[in-house]
Amino acid sequence: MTTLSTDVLPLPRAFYARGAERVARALLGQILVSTIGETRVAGRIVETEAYIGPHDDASHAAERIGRTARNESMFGEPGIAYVYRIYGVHWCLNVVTDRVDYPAAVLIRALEPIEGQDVMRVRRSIARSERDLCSGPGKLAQALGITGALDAHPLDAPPLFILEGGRVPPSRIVTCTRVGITRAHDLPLRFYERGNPHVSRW
DNA sequence: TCGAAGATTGTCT
DNA sequence: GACAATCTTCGAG
Repeated sequence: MTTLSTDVLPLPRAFYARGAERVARALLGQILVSTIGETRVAGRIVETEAYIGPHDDASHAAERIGRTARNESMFGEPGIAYVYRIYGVHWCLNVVTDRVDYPAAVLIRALEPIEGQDVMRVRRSIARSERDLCSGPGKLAQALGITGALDAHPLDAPPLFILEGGRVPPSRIVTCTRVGITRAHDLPLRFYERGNPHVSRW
């Protein structure tokens, strides 16, 4: 099993202070760590989606919707979390990007588990295989213990943070259309690591 | 105050 | 492949 060295630092705030599409690509290969509930669990980011601003009609902060209580953290500092509930059932984790007062974010869609798989398995009692632990936005939130309480949390501090894990080279990044949306579904804003079995869908 | 829709997942056929 | 679960959000009345 892979272990993490303890001298790796969180990604700096500046990492997130650029367009969501660039951050979505750069996040592939980085390490998402949760110490929620005292136990440390971690996974390598292998799939993301970008929601690039008010002109992105699929975004929760699209121009036709505007700034609301729900999407407030999307307008906050780059590098904080935007956590929302979907279908009344699951939590989804986004990373806020770009600049203050400009709603752009990256949805973390899948992880490759690298630490704390036993804890993930307890939280995801339904999972039958390691692949089932984090291969979807709702699944990884459950595996890491992420809830709405983490909305607006800065992602360079416990209990939820992202570490430098090495980038995925551009030749290994697949670009395609986003999953599960009804508006602006033709934009190529989903990114995943080629051939990685932990991606949510092909 | 009501109703419809939603960046998903798991179960059943 | 179809559909239910489940609840917050937002627009309409």
